[in-house]
Amino acid sequence: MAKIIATKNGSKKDVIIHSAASLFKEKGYVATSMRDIAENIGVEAPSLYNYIESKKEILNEICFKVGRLFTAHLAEVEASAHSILDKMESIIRFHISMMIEEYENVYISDHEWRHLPEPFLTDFKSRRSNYRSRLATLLQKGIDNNEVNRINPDVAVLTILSAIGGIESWQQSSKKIDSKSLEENMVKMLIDGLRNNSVININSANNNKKARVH
Amino acid sequence: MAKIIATKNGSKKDVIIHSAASLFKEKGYVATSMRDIAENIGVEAPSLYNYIESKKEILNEICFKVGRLFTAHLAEVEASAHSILDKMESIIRFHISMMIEEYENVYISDHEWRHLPEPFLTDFKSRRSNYRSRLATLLQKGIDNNEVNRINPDVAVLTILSAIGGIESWQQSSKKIDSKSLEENMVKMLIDGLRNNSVININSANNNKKARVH
DNA sequence: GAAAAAAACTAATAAGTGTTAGTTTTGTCG
DNA sequence: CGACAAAACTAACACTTATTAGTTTTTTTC
Repeated sequence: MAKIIATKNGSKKDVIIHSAASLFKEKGYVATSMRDIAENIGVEAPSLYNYIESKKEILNEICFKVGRLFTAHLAEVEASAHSILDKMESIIRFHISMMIEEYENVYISDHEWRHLPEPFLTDFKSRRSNYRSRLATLLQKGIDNNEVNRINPDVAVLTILSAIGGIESWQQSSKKIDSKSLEENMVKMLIDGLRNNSVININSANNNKKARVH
Repeated sequence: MAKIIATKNGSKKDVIIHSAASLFKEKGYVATSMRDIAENIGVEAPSLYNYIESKKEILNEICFKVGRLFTAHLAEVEASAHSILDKMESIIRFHISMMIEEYENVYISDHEWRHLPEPFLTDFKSRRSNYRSRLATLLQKGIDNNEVNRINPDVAVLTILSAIGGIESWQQSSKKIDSKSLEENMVKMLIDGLRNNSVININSANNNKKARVH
């Protein structure tokens, strides 16, 4: 008779969710059975129901926990006094670090939210849409004050979020780059894709570090 | 007794695969049953087996068909005589147009390949890895001749492919931008993220269209 | 229209699903 | 040690899964 063992940083419920997350990430939500999760812990499937309501509840907890973290960070950034590009950089860095530190949960939230049960599915989609709109609004402000290149802000948001979301395929790659270097390269590429190089920008704090040879 | 009807552009097997693709895209491979696919056509599930071997065969056909298209295009580009940035732009445009015109298949290939049966899974992963390596090699050449910004080419490949892969979440978005404009904006942002702005580049064909105020 | 082939059907299989009920073991506290 | 609660277990449920076998219907061919 094995046991579910709570740790300092988590209740027994957390242990189950963490074990499930690892499998959801690897095989997908639908392809992971309650028996798989239980076996991964070293216990029989019905024992899990002493701590959780249902399989769907696990997915809920994962997706909404991730959502809350992103929303909280965005609110902070919105309230700050930095330039638009600095705000965007902060958001991009936060996304990348989340992808590295919490990558199982973020991956699941990104890829398995379809399987959320109603009414949580509708709620999740609306929150996600709201998050993206707020990012697009931020970019639009940057375009208006000539900090940001003239691109469609919705496309830019889509591009940035997707690019970062792809980091998951990195983890399992053979040639592993260290995460700091991954972050710096990605930030550089994405911010350079946003930055307006065509005019001298008198509105924004000039933190353009690139050397220019004229 | 309904029938599976072959069309001009496809055998009955193609009809099944197309119908399956639509469901795989919507609900995922595992969550889609043979009965779902059959019902979508208007037929009973066992009838499908007159044309296909198994459910897994459908996934195989989809993933490898997409893979062949990308590989073929890459080979063409590699053999051409354009600058590195032009080659990259061609590849990016091809990916975007594939995502728009064949988006169900591309999406499935991107998201459901995990469920390929062996030995196809191993084969698929190795082909994908090879494809990415060749893109990284291309970018490295661009860095060496100062066409491309000094970024880690593996990270750049990851960023570009992921960014484009995210177009799927576009299709179901409410504010739909037309696909030509989506393509132009995305190309602009990604190529600007690659282009080396820091030195005058005497090696590459100068097709940098941006106005510079010095 | 009869014979042959193609393509649909129904029925059934064995395996796997999330989950519940009821029971036994384990750990805790006096 | 004895009592009580917590947490594990086994057995079973109703359902769904991909797939096979065998049969009937439809289409094609002469």
